[in-house]
Amino acid sequence: MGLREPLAEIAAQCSLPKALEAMGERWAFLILRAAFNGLQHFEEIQSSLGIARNILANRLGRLVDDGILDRVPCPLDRRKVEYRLTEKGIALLPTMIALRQWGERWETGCPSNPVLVDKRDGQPVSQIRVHAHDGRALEWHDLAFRDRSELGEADAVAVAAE
Amino acid sequence: MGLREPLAEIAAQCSLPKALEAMGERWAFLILRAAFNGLQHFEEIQSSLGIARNILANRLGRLVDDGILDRVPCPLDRRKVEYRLTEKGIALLPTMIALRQWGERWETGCPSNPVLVDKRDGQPVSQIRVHAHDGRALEWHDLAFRDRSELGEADAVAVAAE
DNA sequence: AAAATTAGGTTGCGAATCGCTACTTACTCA
DNA sequence: TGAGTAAGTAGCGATTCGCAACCTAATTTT
Repeated sequence: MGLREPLAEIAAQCSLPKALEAMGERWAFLILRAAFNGLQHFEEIQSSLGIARNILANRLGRLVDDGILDRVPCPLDRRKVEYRLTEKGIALLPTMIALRQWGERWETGCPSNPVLVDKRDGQPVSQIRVHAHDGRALEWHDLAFRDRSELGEADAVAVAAE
Repeated sequence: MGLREPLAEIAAQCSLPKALEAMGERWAFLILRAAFNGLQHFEEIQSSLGIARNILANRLGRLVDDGILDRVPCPLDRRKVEYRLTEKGIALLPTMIALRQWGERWETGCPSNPVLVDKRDGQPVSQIRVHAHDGRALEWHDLAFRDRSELGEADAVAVAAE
């Protein structure tokens, strides 16, 4: 892991490799999923995932180093440590849900448990999609990659403000 | 890779592990990104990513096996092979964009090149988010995981129809 | 037609990573 | 004080990774 040289060049251009450096390792997304499901302690995560203890320790350490999880000693039982999602970690929710929905649609073929619902009305969330700035849903054929230098001034500002 | 035993149990419940089985390997997302950027041939991808040839061959083979890429002999130059995104592969776009946007926001701190824009007006796409069934944008504190058995009949139908 | 080139791999090998099990350290509870 | 639990760490074999060299088939050059 870690960016090897040719990759570093790409990373200078695109943020995807940088993101993958943090989340691209095996187990990272599953640990994140456990965290979103409310699991906070080493033993909870270990037994729920069946991951080897040394690997879990390694991954948790890295996720903490990357600022995705916080490691706070549990005040009630000082043997325990709580791993909590940071704001940065919580920001990965759309990515995780999108990947999960893709798995539902194309791999398992059915909605999986548990379902992510809107607390307000108990309805499942809708499919994660790409939207235009004005909210229209976009398909792949509506989209193009464009160099930032090709964007007009106003557009460049819009990007910066996003 | 491949689901190991304890993981298989989780996969029966949640689609995320299944999705990770296909896309969780190193390089998978970067190869996908290359494909979205229009690269179709082995040498193009290899030199753009700097990935070892044997690893690339292995990954391409797996992505083809998983139905994410199609491998079609190039009619113009029969030495070449074209790797094209399938519908299933294209369906990973929201996941990839979400991960990239996360990297922009939390890792590199700036918009990266090239930018994904709406062809219609040339505007960059908006941030990928979780939305309610009626289109409202939802934050993490608006959401809850719920067992499918807890959903009412009408809701269950809504999930199935999604 | 023979030689050189190019695309797309395959093979071998050393280094790093993974996963299993056992051990350690720190704290809690009876 | 002794048993038990939480969170790691250590050792070791099995995979996987990455680099470089080699291979084969199709094309281009001479």
